[in-house]
Amino acid sequence: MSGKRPSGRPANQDASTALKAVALRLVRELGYEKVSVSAIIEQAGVARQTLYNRWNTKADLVLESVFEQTNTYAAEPSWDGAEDCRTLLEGFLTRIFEHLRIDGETLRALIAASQQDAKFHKSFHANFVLPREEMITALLRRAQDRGELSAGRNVETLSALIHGAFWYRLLNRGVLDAGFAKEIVAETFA
Amino acid sequence: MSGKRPSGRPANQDASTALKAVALRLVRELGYEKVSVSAIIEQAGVARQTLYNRWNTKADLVLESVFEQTNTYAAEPSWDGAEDCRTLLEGFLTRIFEHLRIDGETLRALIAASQQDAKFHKSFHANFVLPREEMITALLRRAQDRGELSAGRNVETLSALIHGAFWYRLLNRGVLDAGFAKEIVAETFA
DNA sequence: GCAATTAGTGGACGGCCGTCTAACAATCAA
DNA sequence: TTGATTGTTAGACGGCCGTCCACTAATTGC
Repeated sequence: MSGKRPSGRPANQDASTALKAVALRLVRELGYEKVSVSAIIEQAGVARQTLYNRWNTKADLVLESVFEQTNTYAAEPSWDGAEDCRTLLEGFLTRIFEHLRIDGETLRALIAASQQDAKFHKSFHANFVLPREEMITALLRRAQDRGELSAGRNVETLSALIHGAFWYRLLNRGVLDAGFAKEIVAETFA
Repeated sequence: MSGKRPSGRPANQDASTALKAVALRLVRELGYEKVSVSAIIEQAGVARQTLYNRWNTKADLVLESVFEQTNTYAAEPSWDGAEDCRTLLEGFLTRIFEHLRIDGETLRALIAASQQDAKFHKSFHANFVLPREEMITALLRRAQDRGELSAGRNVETLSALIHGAFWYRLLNRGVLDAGFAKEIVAETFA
């Protein structure tokens, strides 16, 4: 794979980076809904088609711009530590909630967009939803292995409950803070 | 209150009912996204402004049309029975999931719309989200009173977990069936 | 009967989205 | 040098949304 440089004019990488930078800035400044594609391309100094050459829709562009750096926030909990799984889970959730104080509004908008565009839903699910879901199920499984969580519990269902609580609060503008993280953990391991 | 008939031409009730009927039919036939306001007013034989006289947006109209009858589905669990709360909760969730096989797609679209329109979010939350949330918290509190659920559990958090699981599956096109209802109950009362 | 008031009609409007077209630009291969 | 191929540009396009306007229609109070 790769190596093979396709003939034809090469894509202008600067255009992509400019578009992502402008999108990121505008979305954080004005909020996702208030940012139009026209504004983005205008400020990036690029033609409309250039944007659509790389992304299918505004949502795809914003997903890539804003959540390139998200992986930093939701990094795998440091696995090796001697910490118990309750602490790991609480830390994991707390870090996600912290990031949402910055990009929560954008994430809400992207979840909405993913309901209206089947293609985008797929990539959103693959790039954003599934990775987090797997981190939590893995963490819960580990808790079972270590005997911190009863082996009889259904890990998939627990994972849906935990993620769901977070989505539910996010989409209903509820409070997402360290306290809520603590409560989720408490109820999960109750 | 009322009695006082305001002067001026009275609103044509037939127009409202026609609009709701057409909206309901079209949304179930084609799906929310594919139904345009223009199509609705055309088939209802009504001017554009007439629709906007009564509803702020397509979402408001559809919410009213489709979920007038929802209350039937999500009726308060029959409180008096000798049944235990686990059974009540499972029945309640199962009935909701059954209804979603009909209107789940529409509900997804409305949740999305509520993220994009602050006004609509308010009425959606008041008319649809909160009532269900209160039914579940009431049910859980009752379970605590009866000793079926440990008094130490946090009912609000549990409620967020339960509703969340359902939203999460709905928004991610997961399976929502009687089995999932049973699993939720099992994990809640674990 | 005559205002005043409120509702309904048809159409125009501005703004947005994502697609498309036609011309020009940059690269590779022969 | 000449094609073939792909990217970029500017702008037009059709479709949608929710607002607005001028006009007509139905009702109340005087």
